[in-house]
Amino acid sequence: MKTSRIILHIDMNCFFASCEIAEDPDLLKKPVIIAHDDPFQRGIVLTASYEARSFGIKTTMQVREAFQLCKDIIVIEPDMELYSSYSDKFYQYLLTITKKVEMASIDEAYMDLSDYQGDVVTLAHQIQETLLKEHRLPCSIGIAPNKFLAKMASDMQKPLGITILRKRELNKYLWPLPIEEMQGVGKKTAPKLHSMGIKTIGDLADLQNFNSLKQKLGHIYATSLHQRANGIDDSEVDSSGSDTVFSVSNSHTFDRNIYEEKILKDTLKILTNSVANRLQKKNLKAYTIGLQLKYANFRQINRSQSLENPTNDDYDIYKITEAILDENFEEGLYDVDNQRDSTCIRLIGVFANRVVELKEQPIQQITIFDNLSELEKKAELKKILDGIKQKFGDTTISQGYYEYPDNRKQNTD
DNA sequence: TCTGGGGTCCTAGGACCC
DNA sequence: TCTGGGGTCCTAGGACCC
Repeated sequence: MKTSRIILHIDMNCFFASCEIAEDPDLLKKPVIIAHDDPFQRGIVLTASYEARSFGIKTTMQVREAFQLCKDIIVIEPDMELYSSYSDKFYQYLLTITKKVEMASIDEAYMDLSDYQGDVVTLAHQIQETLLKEHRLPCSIGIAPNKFLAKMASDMQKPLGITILRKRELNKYLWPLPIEEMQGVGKKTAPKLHSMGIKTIGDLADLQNFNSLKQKLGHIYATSLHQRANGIDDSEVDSSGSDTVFSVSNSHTFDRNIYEEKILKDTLKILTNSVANRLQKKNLKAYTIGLQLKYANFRQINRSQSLENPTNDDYDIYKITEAILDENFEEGLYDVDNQRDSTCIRLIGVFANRVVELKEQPIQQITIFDNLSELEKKAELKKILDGIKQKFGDTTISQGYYEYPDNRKQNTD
C-alpha cells in the first residue's frame, strides 16, 4: 500500500482579468471584465475582477446586465495568446520547485509534493507570494492527500487563500457542502442526485443504496463520485503530457441569426484560417476535420470527416468544412413569419480532432491573414460582417421567443 | 433571464472484417 | 443457406470543466 501523498492545487484568481491588470497596472483596483465583441448583444462576462464582483457582477452574466450593475466597468476583449503566455510563465515557475506538475487548464495546476523535504505549508505561502510579487498573479492554494480534495480545498478560500484539507476533517469542511459544489457534478447530474435525496456531499458519501446510483449514472461514474465524496481519489499527478493537444477549434456566435450563405462562408474562411494557423504554430496536424453548427432554435450538430493523411492546411480545412456546410445549410429557406425558424444559423465553428505532433519542422504556409494576430483577425471578421450588413441593410431578424431551461451552472473561476 | 468559447472524456451505434 | 459474435474504427452527441 502506498504511503499518503501531499498534493497541491493552485488555482489562479480571476485569471484573465489578472493577466490584463498585470499588463496594464492602471487597471489595478478597477472594475474590469473580460468579454467578447458586441457586448450589448450576446456577449457574456468571461471573468470579472474582484472590484467588478463587488457590484454583483458574475461570470456568465450578460455584459448588458453588468453595465446595469456598474456603469463604469472597463470591458476588455479576451486575448488568449496573452493568457497562454502568462500560463506558461506560471508553469515554468512551478517546474523550478518540482518536475511533478500537471497543468489541469490554462489557470490551474496540480503539484505532487510527497517527496518534498520541508514544510509544505511554508512552501505554499512562498509560491503564492512569488506568483503575486514577481508575476502579479493572485492565486488560491489547496493542500490535501489527493487531487480531488486539493481541488475542493483551493475553492474554499478566495482570493489568495491557502486551505489544508485533511481526511479526518472531511465531516467538518467537505460533507456539509451542497452537492452542486462537488467537482464532477454538473447541471445534469445534480437534479438526479437530488431526486435520490442527496443534497450534500456528505449525503453522497453516506449513500446506502449504491445500486440505484449505479442505475442512474452508470457504473464508472457512480463509483468515481461515491469514492471521491468519501475522500478517495487515487489518480496521479500527470506530469508527462502537460502540453499534449488533442483538438483545436474555433467558433463564432453571431450577434444575430444568419440566413445568408455569404456571411457563413466568409466567417468560415476566418475560422478555418485561425485553426490552421494555430495547428501550424504548434507543429500539429489533424486526422479529423469537422464543422459545428448551432441553429437559431439551438439545435446543434457536429459533422466531421476523417482523413487518410493528417492536415493543417488552410485550404484543405476550408474545403472540407464548406462541403459539410453545403449539406447542412440552404439559403432562402427561412420563414420570417415563423419565430421558431430552424434554418438560420446562430453559431458556426471549425474543429480539428485526433491531432498529432509532427517530427519535422513546420513549413511556413501562405494564408490570407498570415501576418495578422488573433485580435486583428477578429477585427477583420467584424469588418466583413459589418460590410455585409450594410449591403443587405440592417435586416435583423426579430428575435423569436424560445423557451429553454436555464440550466447553465455558474462558473466561479 | 435569453443563454460564449475552448477544451476533455465517455458512450452508443453503425460499418466492416474475420 | 441468410445468419453468430467479437474486435476495431468512425461518427455523433452528451456531460463536464474553466
